[in-house]
Order: sequence, then C-alpha cells, then structure tokens
Amino acid sequence: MQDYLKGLNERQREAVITTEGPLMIIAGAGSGKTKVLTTRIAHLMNKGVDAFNILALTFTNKAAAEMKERVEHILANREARNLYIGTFHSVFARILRAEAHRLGYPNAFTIYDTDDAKSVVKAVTQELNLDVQHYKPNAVYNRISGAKNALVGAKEYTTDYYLQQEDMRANRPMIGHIYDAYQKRCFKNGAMDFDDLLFKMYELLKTFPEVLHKYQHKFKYILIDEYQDTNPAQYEIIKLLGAVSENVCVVGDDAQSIYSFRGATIQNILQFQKDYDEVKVIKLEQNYRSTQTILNIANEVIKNNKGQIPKTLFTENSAGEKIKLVRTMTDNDEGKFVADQIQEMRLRNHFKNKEFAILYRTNAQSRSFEESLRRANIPYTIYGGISFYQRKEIKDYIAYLRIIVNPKDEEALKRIINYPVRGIGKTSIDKAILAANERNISMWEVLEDAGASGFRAGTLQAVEEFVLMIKSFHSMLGVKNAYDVAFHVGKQTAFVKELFNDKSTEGVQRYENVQELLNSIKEFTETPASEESGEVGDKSLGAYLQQITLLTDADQKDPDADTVKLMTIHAAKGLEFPVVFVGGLEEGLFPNAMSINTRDELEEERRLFYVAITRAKGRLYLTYANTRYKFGQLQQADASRFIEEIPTEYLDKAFAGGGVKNQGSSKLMGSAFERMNRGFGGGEKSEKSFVSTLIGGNGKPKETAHTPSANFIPSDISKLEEGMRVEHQKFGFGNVVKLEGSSHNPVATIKFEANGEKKIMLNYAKLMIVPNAN
DNA sequence: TCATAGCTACTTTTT
DNA sequence: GTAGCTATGA
Repeated sequence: MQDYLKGLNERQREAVITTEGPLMIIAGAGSGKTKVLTTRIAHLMNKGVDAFNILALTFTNKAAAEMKERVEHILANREARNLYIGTFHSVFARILRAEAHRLGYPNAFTIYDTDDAKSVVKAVTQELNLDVQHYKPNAVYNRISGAKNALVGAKEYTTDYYLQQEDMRANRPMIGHIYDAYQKRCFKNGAMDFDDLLFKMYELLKTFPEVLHKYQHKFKYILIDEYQDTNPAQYEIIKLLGAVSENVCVVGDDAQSIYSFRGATIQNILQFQKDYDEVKVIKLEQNYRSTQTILNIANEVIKNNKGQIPKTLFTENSAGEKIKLVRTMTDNDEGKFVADQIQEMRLRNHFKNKEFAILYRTNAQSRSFEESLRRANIPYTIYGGISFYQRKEIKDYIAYLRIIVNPKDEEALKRIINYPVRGIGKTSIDKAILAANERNISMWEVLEDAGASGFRAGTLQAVEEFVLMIKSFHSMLGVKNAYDVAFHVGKQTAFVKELFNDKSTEGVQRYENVQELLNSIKEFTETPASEESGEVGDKSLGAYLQQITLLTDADQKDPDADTVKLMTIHAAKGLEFPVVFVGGLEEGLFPNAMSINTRDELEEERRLFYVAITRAKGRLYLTYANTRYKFGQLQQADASRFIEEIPTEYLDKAFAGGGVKNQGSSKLMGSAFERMNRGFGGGEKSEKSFVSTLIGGNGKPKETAHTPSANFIPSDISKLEEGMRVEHQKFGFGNVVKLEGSSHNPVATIKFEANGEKKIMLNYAKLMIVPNAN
C-alpha cells in the first residue's frame, strides 16, 4: 500500500481509490474531507494521470491554495503546479479569457466586482427613466444575480410568465428590462460580472461544441469541493464538462449548506444521483476534529431540521469540556468578556493567539470585539472587511490600468476621467454618455472623436489631452511588462503625486497602499508562469487585473499569523480552531431577522449555527448580550432560540453572570420580563421600572438620551478623583464611584443618574469634571 | 466646474 | 456610525 493511504480510515481510503466513475462523498464536519480530496488527487497522479487532466473546483481561493499545497506535499515533486485547481470563478475566468472572443467579448474583458455592477445597474435604471428609489440598484442587482445563477437570461426573464407575475406583485415590473439593458451595457463595456463568469461559461460550452469537446477531453477527472453550495449554473457546467469521462467526484455535506442566498441548492446533491447511472456514494461519518460534547450539541441542534441526508457523526475523541454559555449586558461587555477570557487562557493555559477564533453572523458585529481586543493588546485579524483592492486609492489606480487594457470599460473611465481634476465635470461626462448611447458606441469612442460632440473649447482640450495620455499608456502594453506599465502610469498621472503630498496619517497610509499595489504587480510579473496559475503563462496586465478582482480579503491575509481571528461564520467554513467564541446569539441577529420568514430560511440559519459549532476542536463559548447597538442606538434582544435547542446537560452557565440568574430563576419571571419588554418597544414609559432594577438598571430599550451642556469641554482626566461629579457626552451626569486600572489605562466606575453604573475607559471617553461638585 | 457641509438610508451572509 | 448623495456657495 502506498504510504499516503496509510493514514486513512476505511471509508476515506475507499473514497480515494475509487477513481473511475461518478462518486459522491457525503462528508460530515471534521471528517477529513480535505485530506480525502488531496490524497485522491495525489493518488490519481501516482496512477499516471497527467496533472493537466485534473480539474478541482473550490469556492474560495484559500481552499484551492491549501489543496494545492497539500497535494504538493504528498507528492513531494513539482508536478502539482500543473493541476487546474481554483475557484469556479477563477477557473472559468481563465477559460473565458482564452475563448471570450467567440462570444463577442474582448479576451481582455474586465471583471466587474459588485460595486461596478451596481453602478451599472443604477446607470441603466436611470437611463430607462425609472426611479432609483423604487428600483433600488442593490435589490435589482440581487434579482439579476439570482436569475443568472439559475441560468435565466434577460430574454427568458422578460418572457417568463411566473417571473413577470412575481415582479408585478412586487410592483417592480420593469426589472426584466433593467436586466436586459444591464446585460447589453456590460457587453458594450466589454465586461462580465461575477455571475457572468458562470453564465457565459455555460453559454460558451452550449454554443460551441468544439469548445465543449476540447474541455471535456482536457478535464478527464473532475473534483468538486463544497458541493452543497453549488448553484444550478455551476451544476450544469460540471454536468457538461463531465459528460464524456463521467469521472466526477463531488464532496459535500447537506448539513453545511449555507449559501442558498447565492442561488445554491441542495437539490444538486439529489439530482447528482439521478444524472448518472451508477453513482457510488460514500459517507464519512467519523469526526476527527471536535470533542464528544461539541459533536453532541451539533447533532442535537441539526436534528431540528427536517430532510437531512441520514448520517450520524461520531468521534473517538474525549468528552471534553462543557459548552460555556455567556450572557452579558451589552455588546461591549460581550467583547470585553471574550477579550478577558482570551487573555486568561493565554496566561493560564498558554494558548497562542492563533488558536482563538471569534465568529459572528454579521460583519457589523466585529466592532465591539475588535475594540476589546485592541484595548487588551491582543493581536487580531479581521476577515471580511473591505479588501485591499476595494480601497479608494487602489480602485482609482486600477481604474487607470483597466481603461488602458479595455478602453470600453465605462465604469473605469467614469472613475478617473476627472480624477485628478482636469476640468471634465459632470455635465461633460453626462454629455459623453448620452452621445455614446445615441450613437451606440462606447464612451471612450465618443471621447476619441471629441470634436464631433460639441464640448466647450476648454473641455474639448482637456478631453483631447486625456485621450492622448491614455493612448500613450495603451501603446506601452505590447512593449513593456505589467509592472513597467503600471509604474509609468503612476509617474505620469498627477494623482499619485497628490497622494504623496498628503502628509496626514491617512494620506501616508494611502500612499503606502499604492506602493503595495505596485509591489503586488511586480510580484505577479516576476513569478514564473506555471507557478500559481496552472499552465498558460499569461503575465499581461489584463491577466493581473482579472485575477485580483476575484481575490477576497481572506486571500491577502496569512492564516498562520499568530493573531486571534475574527470572521463571519460564512467565512469560517472549512476552518477549525482549538477555541471558538460564537457571538451575538440573539433573536433577530442569529437567527437573523431577515431569515426567519420561511422554514427553509430558518433551517439555513440553523445549519449556519451548526457550522459555527463544528469549527471548535476543544472549547466552545456561546455568547449573547441583553442589549446591543444597532444603527447607533441601544436595542433590546432576547436569547437566540438556538440556545434552547442545546440540552442543558452540555452547558456550563457559570459564566452567564447576573443575566442568567434572571433567566434561570423562574420561567414565569423570564416570560414576564419578555412580555414587559415587548410592551416597552415603542413608547416612552417611565425610566425606572421593576424590570430595569432587576437586571441592573439597563432594561430600557434605549439609553436615556443626554444632550451635552453647551460649554462641554473634556477635562484633564488625570485630575479625576473618586467622588467627583462628572458629565459624559452620552450618559449624562454621574458620580465617580471607583478609580482603577493601570496609570496608562485608567478605568473609572461612574454611577450615572440616568443610565446607571458604567465602567469608563478614561483614555477613550470624554468626561467633563463638573466644577461645583463637592 | 468644484469643494464642502449636511442629510439619509442602511446591515445578512460572498465569488 | 458611515458611505454616498444633494444642495449650496465660490
């Protein structure tokens, strides 16, 4: 037996050596899915399959990179670099880059990110004389995206009876027309959005049999990761590609399907078995990741969902610790608790920073955790913020590069035509767009022929200079490499100089980012071709631009850095951590208020909770807060219904503090509390109440607002003493009860008249000492 | 044509 | 709390 097969259990081994024919692997959380996939690839190659004939598709670049690395490790040679491993989007983008001309797109087509796409939606909506307030670009874009993921084109959309009925009922009958106009505009701009990468790939294979034939014979072995998250478009493409060899291996877990909002459907798992005559199904049910306790509650929770593929996850790991359930007063307390716990575990148990993960439902929740960690001096990394390439200065720079590569790219053009200011204002831009639409040419072509469009003399000159500049850049493309072109652009356009001259902290940062961008382009140009991209060594600027649009925040961060990781549960899929905190387990937040309208939605939220739980190897904390800031206002929240689905025998409520006493002391009390608070919502009831005293003076849905005195000036906090009377901008007047903390990070406990006792970090809060006190 | 101040609506998850 | 838009004056 080959060495690499030795570390596998029987089922895993079977999954690896069943190389021929359709195979479906149902892989429970932590059952060694990645190990199976990578070993399988290694096994194929060991059997003599050429790396060039293997296609492996994942959902994230991170997963693809990890897979490639592990295959390389098993094989201990450089052959793995020739594998076609990547995300659906990146692999299809690469194929489309070679074939796009067949569909009438430039091969150097631009990939529009969500921002670009929404901007186009907005533009065409306005051009159709529709109200953008009513046809919200966001909503319309989502609808279009949904259609494309289901392989519904614009024409089909506008002629489909049911879709039209649906839009009529929603009082948005023109969405189909916007879709059509949007699609045409993107085509005119030589651009594809994320969904087009799938949709157009499908169209390509359907329309050109010779292309289909080519790729069917190229990809003799196909592997799909996270199969439960594929949408119909992805499904159909795989079906086409795999139709000849039928060597399609899909790996998925229906219990971890969390992307239905993006068009994914579990149906694909069921359908897979119908599409091929003999599908072998292998279930991986032994979990190697988590403790018995964690696995038990995961199983208990998921039981509440109907219609699972029957399977029982088990583990031989020890029972481990109970799950810690923690209730805090506010979201800030929640953050502080987590930071404190991390601090303690680092000291007491010598955990490293990177062994902790803080997971949450929405990105907005990162703030309170971030603040607490920063104050506690614990290094952390937040995933899912805006990516490097989304920063304004980077987008601006990239817009220049985009317009050079693809002059038809109207979004890029609009972005930089007057940045830096060169006297081509909104009026002139609108005029150019109008002319472009009338003559059915691109905006760039209008500018090239500016003399014919009746610009004012001054504007005309500015436009001509601009066109000349871009053309001079463009002429470099064939001669110089991507880095040289980019560097030249930076030198010739005034905006980099402008950034350089801005000596504010942000300005310096922005300039550094631009340097970083240039470094990244340089690195791209200098990395040997086959090293990261499989085969064709396309080192052009166009290839670079297409690649970076598909990069996410996570791809630019080092997972091994010794930092606490903060991310959404979605982003955490596929990862594991020794200690996991799941925050914000509150009704309305998790399950999210947007997703409790149907049974299906709620079940997806529950699967999300399941994913969160199963990220933990050893310790799991579930936390929630009584009150939380939303829209900058304090809001009341009940505990998540998911907490009730965990049998109490697995829970350790010792950390739940005052809040839980209240919850646990009496069922009646709890429900009265709930009833009363519901009544509280809208009205301005009396400030003191039975409830608010019960839970510590903070049971009100809103903080008592305080308008700072007209002469409010923050005082020198070093003069603060216990007993002093102070004013806080938000909390109002109060008395200092206690001073504590180190001298460089003093903390005061202040009893506010209207808002009760609060701990205030003096380095951050602004307090005014009220002079006439004591 | 352009910079700024003030207003509004938004937050679910992502390639 | 903030990005992104509108109104305003220079």
